[in-house]
Amino acid sequence: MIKPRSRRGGGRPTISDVARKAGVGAITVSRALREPERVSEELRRQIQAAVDELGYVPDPNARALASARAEVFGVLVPSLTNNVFAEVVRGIYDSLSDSPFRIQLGNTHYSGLEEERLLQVFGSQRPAALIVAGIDQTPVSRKLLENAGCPVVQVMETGPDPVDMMVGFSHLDGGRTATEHLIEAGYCRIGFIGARMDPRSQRRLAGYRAAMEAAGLFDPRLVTTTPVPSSVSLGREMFRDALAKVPTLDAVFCNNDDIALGVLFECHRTSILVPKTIGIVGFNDLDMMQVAFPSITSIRTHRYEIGRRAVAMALAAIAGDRPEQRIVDLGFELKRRESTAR
Amino acid sequence: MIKPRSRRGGGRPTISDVARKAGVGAITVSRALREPERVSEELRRQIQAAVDELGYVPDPNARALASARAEVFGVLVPSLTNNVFAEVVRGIYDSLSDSPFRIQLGNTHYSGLEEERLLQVFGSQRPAALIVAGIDQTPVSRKLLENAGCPVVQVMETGPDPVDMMVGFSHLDGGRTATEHLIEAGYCRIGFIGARMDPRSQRRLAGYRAAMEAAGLFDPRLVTTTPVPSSVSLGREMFRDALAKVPTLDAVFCNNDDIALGVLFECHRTSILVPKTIGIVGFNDLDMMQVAFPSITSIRTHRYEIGRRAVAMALAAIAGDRPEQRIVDLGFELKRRESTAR
DNA sequence: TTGTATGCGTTATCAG
DNA sequence: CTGATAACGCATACAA
Repeated sequence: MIKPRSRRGGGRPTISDVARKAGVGAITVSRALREPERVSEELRRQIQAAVDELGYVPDPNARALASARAEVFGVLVPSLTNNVFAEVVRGIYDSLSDSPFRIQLGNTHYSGLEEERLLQVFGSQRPAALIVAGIDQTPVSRKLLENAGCPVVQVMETGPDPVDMMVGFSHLDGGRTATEHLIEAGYCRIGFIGARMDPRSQRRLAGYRAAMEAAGLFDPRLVTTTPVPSSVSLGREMFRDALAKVPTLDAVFCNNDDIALGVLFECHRTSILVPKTIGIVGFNDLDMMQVAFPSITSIRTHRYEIGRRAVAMALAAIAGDRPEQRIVDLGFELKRRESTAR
Repeated sequence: MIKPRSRRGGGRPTISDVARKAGVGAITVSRALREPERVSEELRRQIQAAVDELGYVPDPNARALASARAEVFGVLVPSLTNNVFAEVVRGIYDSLSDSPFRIQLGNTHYSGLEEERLLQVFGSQRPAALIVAGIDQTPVSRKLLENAGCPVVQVMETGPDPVDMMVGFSHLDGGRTATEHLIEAGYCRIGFIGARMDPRSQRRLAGYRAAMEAAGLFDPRLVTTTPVPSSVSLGREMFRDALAKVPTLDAVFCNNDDIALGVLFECHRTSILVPKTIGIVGFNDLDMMQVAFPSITSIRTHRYEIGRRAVAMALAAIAGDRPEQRIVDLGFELKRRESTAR
């Protein structure tokens, strides 16, 4: 007795079905789909017709297994809800939507250990490229990245020692620029309010400190930080703490815009005048910063563009021509607004 | 000349290497990893030792090919940056982080056609489950979902005709509840401001309209909508438009919290008193709503929980026991705040 | 330009 | 409880 076709999988058409229908070899179908220019006009048409008729869709798993390379970009970010990373991820998705590459997204929850675990998992898929947030990988993670055997792009920051490629900006410079702006505006008891305090926030704080020390204004009591995740409500609370600690506070440089918004609302609630009594600077420049009343000065960063650029660099590397510039600094921009205009 | 081991892929250890080292058959290794209880204590230990020593990690592609099932959850959302979907996605990731399942995330950009395309791509991977946002799939998408051969969960909304399972809430009821609250608070020229106007916003509008008509207050001039994506700045602009159209406006029910925040800021800027002159209600209840000054009334929705629940239902279905309740309504909650307390 | 033989790493099947 | 064998669907290497 002949089992008509002992497919283990569902009855989806395979490349052989297409080949049979088109009257060619399987490998020709494979080629027609991946490198059309290497197949004659004639056959290409026949094959395309067979593909359409059968509704054939290549099996990415079989493809990955046979070629020892998955058409997958591994992407690791510390948070999915933080608008900053959401924008980076969006840039990555948009840049890859018309390519055959899929995306494998991982959430490290700001944990180095979790990053190691995910890198291990991702590595087992032989990804085409890896994009990771930050430059503070653990030694284990770094080794995993170096041995990944694919292009690696570290995003959101720049630094001296890339695993492979890098695109971002200097958070230290950002912090310094924001602080110098406040100093130039005439504020002197300038506080720093920072939540979560991941490595990037630490460097913004370092920039703040550098600027303050250069102006002879630094005072450790001006600094208020917490490892607690950032939020608007936390911004409000921290501002209250900061003010209780240093009643003479006349400005705050906030870790990010959520914190800054919390500060602004608390000022409204307690009738503190902005920018007269308190100046406020945020970080990232979310859309709402320019709408707020008063509008809030912030450091505009180019998150979406970072995502796009990272993909472009990885794609170039995959195609064989590694970008001559392995470290791309997209910079930032100080947006002066009402909250510091006194 | 003997090619020492003509691996085409990198030299990663395979299941055969482990089997050889442990002195057992390959299939036994496979079983020891997937169903430990079906392998003797003795062998299990030997195998584990070999796995650890070699640093063996199973190849998900080979596994998927052989078993005709990938350990992948396909997830389709209309936006990556909209906090609402970001939270749903976060819930999904958190629920799956300790499982062997990976996640394939797709961004439909609110486009039915894009959804069809992604469903086509995702389907080719034989996912373990599919989670899609909304209930307004095109006929093509719906058929793709029905033929996916895996559990399907539609999230964010409830409706009468699930493809398979559903978890969400009624946006129509949400819109009605918000509007009724404004009516009860004594407002009568209540506007609706809605951006993007995806199907869920349409239903919120329908709820608004139902409440207004029931109270004999409906007037089409009170409704201001646009297909433009939502943002705080857009909220400000739309509020200006609405006010120009109906100067007697005394409250607004906003599509979402971003719009509401834009309205609030515009009120500040033009010295319109909230809630005295204008009442404001948002939708989703982002953290900042309770911090805003005045705090803003909103409809709290359970996005993160929706993500978790969707995974739980899918996992149950995969395990063989489909939940008796195929439609789960997680409801919503009206948060009364200062912006409507007059 | 096209085809043949073979292998990718794993699991299903069935026998022991 | 364990193992040999045959797929799974596709791509590489090499011929023709």
